[in-house]
Amino acid sequence: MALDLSVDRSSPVPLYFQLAQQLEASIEHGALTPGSLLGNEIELAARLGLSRPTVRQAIQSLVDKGLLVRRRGVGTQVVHSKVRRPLELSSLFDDLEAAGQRPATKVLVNTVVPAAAEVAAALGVAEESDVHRVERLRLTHGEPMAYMCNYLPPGLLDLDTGQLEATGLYRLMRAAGITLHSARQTIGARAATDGEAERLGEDAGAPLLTMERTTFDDTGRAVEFGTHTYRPSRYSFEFQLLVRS
Amino acid sequence: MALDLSVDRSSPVPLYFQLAQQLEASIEHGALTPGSLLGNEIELAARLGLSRPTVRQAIQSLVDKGLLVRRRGVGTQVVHSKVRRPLELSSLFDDLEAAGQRPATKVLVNTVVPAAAEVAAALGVAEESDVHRVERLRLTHGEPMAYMCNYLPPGLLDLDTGQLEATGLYRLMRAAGITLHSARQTIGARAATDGEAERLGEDAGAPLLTMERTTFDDTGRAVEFGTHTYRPSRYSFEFQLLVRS
DNA sequence: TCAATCCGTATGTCCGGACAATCGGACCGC
DNA sequence: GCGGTCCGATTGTCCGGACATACGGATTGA
Repeated sequence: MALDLSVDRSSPVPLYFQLAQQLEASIEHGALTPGSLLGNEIELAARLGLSRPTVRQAIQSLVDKGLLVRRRGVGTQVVHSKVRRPLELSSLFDDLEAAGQRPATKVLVNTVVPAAAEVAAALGVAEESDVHRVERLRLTHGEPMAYMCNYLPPGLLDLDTGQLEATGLYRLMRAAGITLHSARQTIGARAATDGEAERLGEDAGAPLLTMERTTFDDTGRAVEFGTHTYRPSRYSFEFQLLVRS
Repeated sequence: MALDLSVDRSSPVPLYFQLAQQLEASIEHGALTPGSLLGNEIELAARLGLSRPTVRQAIQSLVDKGLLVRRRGVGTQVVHSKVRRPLELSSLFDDLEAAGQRPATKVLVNTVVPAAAEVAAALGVAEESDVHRVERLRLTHGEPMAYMCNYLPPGLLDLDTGQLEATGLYRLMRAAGITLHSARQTIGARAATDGEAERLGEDAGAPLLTMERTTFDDTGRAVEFGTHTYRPSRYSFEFQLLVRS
């Protein structure tokens, strides 16, 4: 198959990462077809002038992403699955933009309020202490799609309404130097209350998809707590799970 | 801190895995408190009589699980997050059993049918070709909680109704030597039809939580396709996401 | 013909070392 | 007091090698 692989040792990009990117690209545009063997690690290392641990590190990163499967005594092969989008901690805004939807955001509320018990517990702050509260309506094609209510601990970020309408909350946090680490999510469903129905353009009692999420940064601090409601006719959660071995 | 760590070189369990398990246990029952440093890798390796790569491999596996965070120039520390359950490809049955719910299963249908277009596409088989169809009702505390309809490609597994009522589908597949690899899931909501309401003990038009999933084994073959509906008052999806770096 | 065994091959694990990049605090000069 | 610089500490990357282990096919035997 003679894959066109090469590494640039003068680049600051780690060698294993360069190799991983090239392999991923080869898989993506079909140079490496599903099921095909990757060639053994020793020979691959020799061909590229790399050591075997470096090659293994590159391959391992793709195995972790679910693109490759290793079999002892057999080799490493490309996974067949058609859909290979991994599950990431992403924002609704990014999801929609990636789908080419060009989402619009309307900020309904952007203020500071005393933390209710549930919010205080989620964010790990004292009850009744000040927290930011942001309520937003997300629209696609001029129609409401989601109502989002988020709480942020004070002093983390200054929330500009203009910026909130132009981009997503996660992107603002990342831009402020916050390293997102993990999030705990609960997805459920319930009937719309009158107020929710009004906001989303549904009938009262209509089914709504609900999501509650607490996001943590790399130090373990909670940086965001939010309760969202979605119109199930216009949005559903879609993701891929991997088995951890 | 003087953690009580040790490895058994005569064990067939890999050294890095032994170390990872001990560290995870120490975190779990509080010997390693959130935020505490883990001590540098070199010294840790020396203390255990291991090489640094081995220690790094153990630490890395816990970083991948979201338990630890590494900081160059600083050290490795335990993440603060309270909830550390990772997102796994798990079955409803396992989830419930882990929560101590002792779920009951009632098999409504267990037969072979010609594949409809949607099923054929999901499983990668020809339309109208034979596939297994299993319909089950999952109950907790005597009350219906979920209605599940699953399709399996032929010849993969012989589905015994008795076994299906005693355990979960995933567990049967694993027992049959199938290595589960990944799954693509869609979670949404909609109003219950008359038939669904009847089955689940809800009113017609009541909100239902829906899940559609295709599961793949490690060769990339689809091994299961299912559409499930849940009573939102009795079940919601809960999981933790990690940022891939 | 079929089953058990052998063997080549590829990944899995582990070692010991080297240098680079980055973080944080200490030190120093202004 | 304040800011910049230096430096120790720690992880990040990379090397080259060694042996163990498991898979699959070929060979061998019944």
